Amino acid sequence: MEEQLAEKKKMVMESALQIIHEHGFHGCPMSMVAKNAGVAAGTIYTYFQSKDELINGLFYYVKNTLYTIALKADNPQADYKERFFNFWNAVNSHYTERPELHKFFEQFRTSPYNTAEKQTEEDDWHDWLHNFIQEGIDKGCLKNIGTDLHALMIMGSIGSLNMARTSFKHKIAQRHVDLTKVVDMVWDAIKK
Amino acid sequence: MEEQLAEKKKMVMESALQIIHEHGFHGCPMSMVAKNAGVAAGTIYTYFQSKDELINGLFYYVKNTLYTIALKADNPQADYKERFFNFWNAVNSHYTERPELHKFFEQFRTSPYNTAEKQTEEDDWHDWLHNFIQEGIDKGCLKNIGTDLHALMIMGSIGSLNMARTSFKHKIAQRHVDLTKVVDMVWDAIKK
DNA sequence: TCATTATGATTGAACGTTCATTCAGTCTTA
DNA sequence: TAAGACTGAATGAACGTTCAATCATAATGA
Repeated sequence: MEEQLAEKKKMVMESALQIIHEHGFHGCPMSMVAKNAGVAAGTIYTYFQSKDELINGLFYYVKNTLYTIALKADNPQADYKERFFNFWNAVNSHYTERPELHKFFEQFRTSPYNTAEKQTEEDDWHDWLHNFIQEGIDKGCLKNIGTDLHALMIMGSIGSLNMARTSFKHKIAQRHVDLTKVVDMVWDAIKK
Repeated sequence: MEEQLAEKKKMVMESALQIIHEHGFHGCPMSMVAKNAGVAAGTIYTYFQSKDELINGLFYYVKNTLYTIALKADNPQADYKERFFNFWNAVNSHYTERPELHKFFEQFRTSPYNTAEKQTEEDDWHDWLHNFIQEGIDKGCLKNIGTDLHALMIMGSIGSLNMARTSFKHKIAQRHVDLTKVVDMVWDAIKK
């Protein structure tokens, strides 16, 4: 029973992510989320107290997929540079395969949902990423400038790239831009 | 007379930018834009056919400020690396001084307003930036990988940084993150 | 110089639509 | 049979947009 509940909750969230991906934050009425998830409008309120709570739930949901992906991709025994490339490619592929997660994240970041408290909240994903970067600094592989700037560059580059990949689809196809070069550029930016 | 019209149009746009900055794309009703600009709701429709047109107008308005800034900051006689640092710092300062411009741009980029046609439109700002980068490639200062990836890294880094500056205000203050290092990192990423 | 008129900008209440949310009734499951 | 999940029409608030009425300014004529 409990699993079925979780299942339906997940369907509502995936439905919302899909609609936000297609129509943006604006064009995502609860009625459409419900229809797309195959439930009645009222049912959503069994799982989420309000639309705000749904949106915030999505934020944690997406962050958690990042954490899962990163954990799975990383082999702590490997060479650090290799680990970095693995990590970057894993997150990048994740966003490429599921652009709706990335689109949501971008929109959430720039929206008023993203309050000051939310930004300073530490969670599994945040902790993992900063520990990973700190390890690179400690091993002498990364510039010794604190983890925040590195995190900024790394996640920013993945974000920009995927933004470009979806937004500038035509343009990139036209000009044969080699997007695989981006990870090399980021490495040049952060390496010692 | 015509100047007065232009003046009022500008006030409406600045009012909208301010409200979008404070309350996001969502929390920006025309009634509030009007009140904030000191005009009646109906008056906005003398200058813009619809809210959509206002939002799109803001996009061109903001892009134009970037072009103006870049033109002013650049001295084509100077050393290329110096030119790049000047450019980067000028745009970065512009965003820092007028965070509402940056916030709007970010939200616009991720919104459905940002259609495929809009992205491939070439304009003064786009042309200037890509010519500037091409010059760096031709002079052997930048990696020879096409202008798009460079543009991505450069604008992405400025975007991420300003995002961080406003969003993570507390965090950055707490941890004494040295944001001036970001431009060095970008240079490492794009230089030959 | 001063009334008169014409032009068009400005106003803001009113309209119609959309949307989040509710809840009385129905269905499912244990 | 009881508990609680589910439904979807109804509700009310918020919002974009309209338009009849008002106001400001410039042009005209005496």
